Amino acid sequence: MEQRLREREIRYTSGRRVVVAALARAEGPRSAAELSTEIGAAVPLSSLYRSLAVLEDAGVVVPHFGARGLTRYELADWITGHHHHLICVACGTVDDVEILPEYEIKVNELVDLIAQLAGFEPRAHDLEIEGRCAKCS
Amino acid sequence: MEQRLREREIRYTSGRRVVVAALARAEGPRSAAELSTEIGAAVPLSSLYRSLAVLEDAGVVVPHFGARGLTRYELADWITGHHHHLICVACGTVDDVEILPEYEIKVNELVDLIAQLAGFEPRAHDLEIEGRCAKCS
DNA sequence: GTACCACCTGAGAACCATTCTCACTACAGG
DNA sequence: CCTGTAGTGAGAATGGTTCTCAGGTGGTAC
Repeated sequence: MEQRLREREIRYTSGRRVVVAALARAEGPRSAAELSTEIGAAVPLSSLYRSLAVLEDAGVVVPHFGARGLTRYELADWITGHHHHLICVACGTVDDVEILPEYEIKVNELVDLIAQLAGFEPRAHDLEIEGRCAKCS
Repeated sequence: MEQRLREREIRYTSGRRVVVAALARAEGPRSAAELSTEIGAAVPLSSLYRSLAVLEDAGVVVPHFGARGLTRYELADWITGHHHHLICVACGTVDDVEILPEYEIKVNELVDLIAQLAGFEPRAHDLEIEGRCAKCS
């Protein structure tokens, strides 16, 4: 990751390290507000947003739009491994799920088929499952 | 749909009809701003938002969070048929795709499997494919 | 080691999609 | 018709996010 940033002449400063570390600790996408709470005053909100934007440009973090007017971020697939999302309609939590490679292969086949039929050139996909998490059911 | 609203003692007023009609005409999810442009001054923004909220409660429209701070709405699956989304990274358009029933069955199987492994009770799912649409590639 | 310069940071203001408030209007039942 | 409840419109308020601008900092060249 440091290498990736260096290639793009983006400094991996302490503030950015803190943000990446917080995301690495998380079990799913986190909003700027959640990150800010976790990190504390070390990184002010405006810098936090800027760091997220820079890291997004660099392809290190990926935005996830799962709730009204709230953007959550998580580390990109190439860092954490490809995964999908479970969204709880009761508590709003978004959790990552990794799925067995054989299932992932099937998902990929479907994605390619669907895209091909629509003349669409697929680049990424995300399967979102909405329902009730173990805690809320 | 009228019946569904009547059951819930929600009036299907002319303003709401206009909103539903605009969504029915659209080929994919539309934001409040886009709808407002299309509809014109007949329905002021505040009413438009309220109508969308009411219709969402009634399960007639479904919100779709696909861009930074922007909520797009579309008619619910039970009206338009179940479908997935193609999101163009170049122009930002979100288009609906219906997929062959046999594929949909596979998607459902995968969703059930994934959810089961995570102790999650699935209610709905959405497969989002990101890439370049035919126009932008 | 120090001077430079582009990049980065912090605080607050600005922005903009969305929601709220409140006075007003329009149906539906009696 | 009268009344009550639901719906509407305009504008203010909200809140997540982005912008601005005045410093700070790290990396490079000398």
